Amino acid sequence: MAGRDAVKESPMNADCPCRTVFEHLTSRWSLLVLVALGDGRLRFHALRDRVEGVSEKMLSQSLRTLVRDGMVSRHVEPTIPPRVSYELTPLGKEVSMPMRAISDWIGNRMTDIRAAQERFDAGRM
Amino acid sequence: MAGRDAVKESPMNADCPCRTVFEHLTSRWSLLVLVALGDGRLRFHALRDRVEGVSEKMLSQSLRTLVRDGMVSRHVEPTIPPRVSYELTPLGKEVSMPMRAISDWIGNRMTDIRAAQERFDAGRM
DNA sequence: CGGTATCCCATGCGATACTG
DNA sequence: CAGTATCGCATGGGATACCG
Repeated sequence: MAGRDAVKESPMNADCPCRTVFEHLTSRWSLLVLVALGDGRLRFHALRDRVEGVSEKMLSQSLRTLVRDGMVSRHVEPTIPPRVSYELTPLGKEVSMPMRAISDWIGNRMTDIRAAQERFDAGRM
Repeated sequence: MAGRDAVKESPMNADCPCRTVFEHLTSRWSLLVLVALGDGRLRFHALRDRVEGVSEKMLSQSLRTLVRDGMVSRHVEPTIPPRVSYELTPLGKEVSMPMRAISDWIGNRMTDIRAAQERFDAGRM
């Protein structure tokens, strides 16, 4: 039943809401943030230090999107100065696993990748 | 031994070559291309049709980077007109798996993500 | 068919300064 | 400490046209 719309929800489809979420999750810093949070709850500056090179602006922006998408929860202790920490939600924990797999995989395969690049560049010039 | 440089190779490090590769693999279209190629060898236009919304320019550019990094192999049949197809290398097959996991996961979890977004937007306005 | 070259604009993102 | 606001530019990337 249901006739058409047998097309599965997939980021492959340009106008599927999935595509938007996909772009959030794979945007420049989000993936690294999710991997970093895989080790547990972190405060803003600690997170910024782990994800080397991220500006506070982009970190803040990425976090807001991730919170909105339900991947990360935000905890504020109303002290002075305030302490704010971020943590993966159950949903976030699920995605962070394949993401960490990618991150680790690159680290482990860098030798092969380097070799491929050199082979390519040699043939090219 | 080896003193410092106990720091593992990781995309978390801003100046690690890993970071560059990480950015290649997670750039806007590359991840979708790798997932699309997970189903097997595809020709240029077939690939473009699967990855909805990608321009030929960006597809071509992404593919060149992926070939250089050793993730994809390029096959040319010197007929007229030429037939060019792309295929995952063993290396590419390895990364494409966690990538497909992410892609599929988003499709499966869209309901929960939608709900989170609505909760967030409700509290916000 | 499978690209590359050129043009050009949107926006991602960094730098800096300021706030509760 | 944990951000937001503003500015400004680099560059990602789309549109179009052309080539082997």
